Amino acid sequence: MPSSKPDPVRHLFVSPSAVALPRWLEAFPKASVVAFGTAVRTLPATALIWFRLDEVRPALEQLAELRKMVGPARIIVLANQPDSEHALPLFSAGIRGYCNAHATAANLRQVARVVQAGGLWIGEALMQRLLASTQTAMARMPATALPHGLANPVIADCLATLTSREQEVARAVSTGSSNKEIARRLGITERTVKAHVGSVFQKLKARDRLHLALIMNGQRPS
Amino acid sequence: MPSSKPDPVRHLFVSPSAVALPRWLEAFPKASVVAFGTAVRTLPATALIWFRLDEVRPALEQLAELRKMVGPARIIVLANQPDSEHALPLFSAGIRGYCNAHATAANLRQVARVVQAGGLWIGEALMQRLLASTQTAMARMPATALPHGLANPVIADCLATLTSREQEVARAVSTGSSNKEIARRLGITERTVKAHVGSVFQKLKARDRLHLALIMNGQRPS
DNA sequence: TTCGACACTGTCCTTTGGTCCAATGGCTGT
DNA sequence: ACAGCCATTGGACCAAAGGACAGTGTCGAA
Repeated sequence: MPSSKPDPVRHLFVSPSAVALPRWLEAFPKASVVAFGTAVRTLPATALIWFRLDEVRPALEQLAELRKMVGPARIIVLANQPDSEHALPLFSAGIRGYCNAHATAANLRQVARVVQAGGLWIGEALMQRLLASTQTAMARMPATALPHGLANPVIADCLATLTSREQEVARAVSTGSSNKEIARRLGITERTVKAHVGSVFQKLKARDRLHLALIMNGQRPS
Repeated sequence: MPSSKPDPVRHLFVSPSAVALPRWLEAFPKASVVAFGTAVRTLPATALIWFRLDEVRPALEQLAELRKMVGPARIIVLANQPDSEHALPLFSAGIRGYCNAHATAANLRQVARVVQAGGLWIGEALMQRLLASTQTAMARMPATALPHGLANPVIADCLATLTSREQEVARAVSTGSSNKEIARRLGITERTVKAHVGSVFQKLKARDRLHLALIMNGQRPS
């Protein structure tokens, strides 16, 4: 668990025109601004990318391009006219936030806080829509109760149920390390690694280390 | 920013049994705990309600009841066995967070930070799944069926050097199948599967099947 | 103090994975 | 006809993985 350390979050504005809206700069005076397509040196995964879409090109295409440039950094999309239908596929494509390009500086800072803390910012419009659908969902709820017994196989919330040591080895396994390598790195016996690995398998219902890797990476083992 | 401001956020635990899990209390020592169904005076919209579901009742039904009690306060659902399919309708019903009931205190505090800032906490599993869905979908489909615009160049390059049979087994390996399973599915000997797998390893410079899976899923083996 | 969770180690064993050594038949282009 | 690639299979061999026993020591909660 990362303790609350000083916050060196890097902000990067990417827009087709290389100009930032005044409110961006007001919110993050020390941020950099680059034009879309400009080469960027690799960014830490903790960086925040504020991406203003080019309205005329397919959003997913732009996103794929951007992703190649910025690596694992978190992307927040700024849309001129937020649209729920538009936003959903973007989240599927991995963005962490979606908000109005004309948001106030205070709003933008709030979005940054949320995404930085590991959350998703789904935008005012989409949020409203989710909240609004409450009534309709509730209206037809009593009759059509959730399918309880025949629910799909559970994807456990991985890390939370593991001890810290187990998390360590689980991560190592999921990135392709062998038991022997893990043992050497952690300064313990290969036998102990096997013990942890076995325990992780049980808790996450993984059949072998490859399945574990798939689970840890958010995929469904076949 | 360690933010020395006091925390005026009200936390309220609601569970069927009126007992809080130890880690809740560890995370929020000053919080209140009540049994589901207990009358609660109206709460400010900024309050956080941690709601542990009763596993035997329809979730949406419980949620509707809870909503009547707590008013506009933000609700976070704690699930014993988080399940993406299960979670989505809950978000449609207005909850602001969904996470594992066995999460650590640090995790719970992070969730609180995000929701408090106005964000959604969708849980590790669901988040992973969203982030991975695009990439995974592409990695799993046959090379011939890749959509024109969005093909992952890395994967495409890799697959190009493989024969069609090799691609078949490579995909199967990458989704967690064992040699035996692949053999059965393809109607060939396990020995033959090994031959193909070995050939794939050479071509893609993979050390073992787990590395192959990482490569095929667009990740960097450590 | 007892109990349980955790980290750690051991031995024995089976299964799986992976790499050598081959070989055979089909198919294609020269 | 011949060379070359592909799919297929066999046997042997060894390393890695994983399960099934068992055991030690620490630490904190009850």
